[in-house]
Amino acid sequence: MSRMEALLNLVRPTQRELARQANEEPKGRTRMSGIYELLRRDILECRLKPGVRLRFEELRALYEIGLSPLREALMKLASDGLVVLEEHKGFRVAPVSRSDLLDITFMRKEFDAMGVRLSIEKGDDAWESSILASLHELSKKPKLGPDGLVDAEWEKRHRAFHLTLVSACGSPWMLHFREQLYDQADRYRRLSVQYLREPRDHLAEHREIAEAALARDSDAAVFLIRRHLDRTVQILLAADGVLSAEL
Amino acid sequence: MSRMEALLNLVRPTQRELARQANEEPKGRTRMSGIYELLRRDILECRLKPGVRLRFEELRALYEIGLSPLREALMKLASDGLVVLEEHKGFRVAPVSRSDLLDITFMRKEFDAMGVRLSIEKGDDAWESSILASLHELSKKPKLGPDGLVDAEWEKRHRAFHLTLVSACGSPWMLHFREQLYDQADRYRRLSVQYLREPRDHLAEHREIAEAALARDSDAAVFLIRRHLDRTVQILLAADGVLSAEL
DNA sequence: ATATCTTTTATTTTCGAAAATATTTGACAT
DNA sequence: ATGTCAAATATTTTCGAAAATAAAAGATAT
Repeated sequence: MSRMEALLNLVRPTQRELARQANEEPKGRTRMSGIYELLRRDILECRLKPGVRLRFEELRALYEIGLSPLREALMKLASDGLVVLEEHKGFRVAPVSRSDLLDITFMRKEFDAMGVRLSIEKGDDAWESSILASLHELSKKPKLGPDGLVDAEWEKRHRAFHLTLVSACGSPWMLHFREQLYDQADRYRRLSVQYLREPRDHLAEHREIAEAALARDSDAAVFLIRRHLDRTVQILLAADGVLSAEL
Repeated sequence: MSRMEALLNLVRPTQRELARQANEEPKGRTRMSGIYELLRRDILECRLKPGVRLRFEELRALYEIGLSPLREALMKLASDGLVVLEEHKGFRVAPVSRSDLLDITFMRKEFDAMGVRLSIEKGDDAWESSILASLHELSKKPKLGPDGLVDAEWEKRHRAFHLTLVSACGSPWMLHFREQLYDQADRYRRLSVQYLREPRDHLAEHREIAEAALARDSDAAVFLIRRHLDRTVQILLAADGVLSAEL
């Protein structure tokens, strides 16, 4: 095979790939990864409520899937800390607690602070422009949809913006841990503030953070990010009776 | 040598024999968690070498276990970052690289520094005494066994000592992430320094760290811990051709 | 010879039944 | 009523076979 043909083969999808794209399969390729994504979403969005027991017969009927991929997906979710497994007793959706939320927030602040510091130190022009780009996309989407719920697309862009801020840190492990905690925090957020109207100017906060990062002002960026996360957790604690009541 | 024997260059006792050896097997232990521990150990101790393909037929014969618990255990190990899964192509032992080792070390320093700072701030008398206790136990065991290999019991006590230092930090998530990285680092350690004679006074280093922690001198403790971890990684990089060669 | 298309083989993934374990129910005695 | 033990039920866990997919080998045509 000539070099040019080899290149073309890389660029041009094979017939099989085209066929696969045509067929509907937007989820994972195996049943296991498909059900994993589905369960993860349902847990993060609190359709599966904290503490709820996950019986195999129910899940099997609900998601129309066999036992093997189901167990494997739940195992992975257990490693993510989204479900808990008690041996011979089965899986449950991970419980929530005020102390857990505080711990998650504490670690998120540490990760995001460390991440943005390193990114400011190491980030190049591409990093700077990606901040501008993700801030722009975020600003173009209103937070609340027509139904008063937080817009799904906004959440996606919000996640992307905060990831961009730390994306030049150079530590894959940090980004991995950070993402795990972002998921955890997401669940708490959706647990209590589905309909809550916050007296808060998100866009201004995000713009401030982006400006500090672009100005390479580490201390300011860290301060603003920490305050951003603190405000969120304060609102959650104030809004949710269960979380604020617990000692 | 058969393919199966090649996978592990050690004859390993069967599941049944292991159960007999361990006088007390915790009741209600599943086959999945048993095989998980076994695989984890074999990976951490590099009997299953980095990058090796893990075929189900081989594993099934080697560990005398069915497919379901095996897949679940591998799934969990994948979440731990000890194996990688390529869908429809199977599992492999996670590869190693110089950059990964450096990232792991970087994050471990951050975690241990943060952890000991918090522990010094929050730790009570029980924490102080547990430091003394674990240091004492560590000092009573020589690092190298009669065969010149690092003693397994020493490794256990070494792990326990470093855990104790950060155990009063009050953040379960931090301890969780930290442990994951300790495992990862363990694998790199065993990859290259099985027989290496280090010109290094471990006991003195550990005593220094303990003293700084007990004196509630955060800066000193953090400095000593970082130096401790830096020294280890330097030795690993110097010892292992593969790791030091890679760009 | 090279590329493309089948056929064959190797391996992973999934399913449903069987085994193992926990939980509930019911009988019996105090 | 209450506690204990055995049987019955519910649920999880494990197994091996079947289906699905990828990789390798063979065949055909340009």
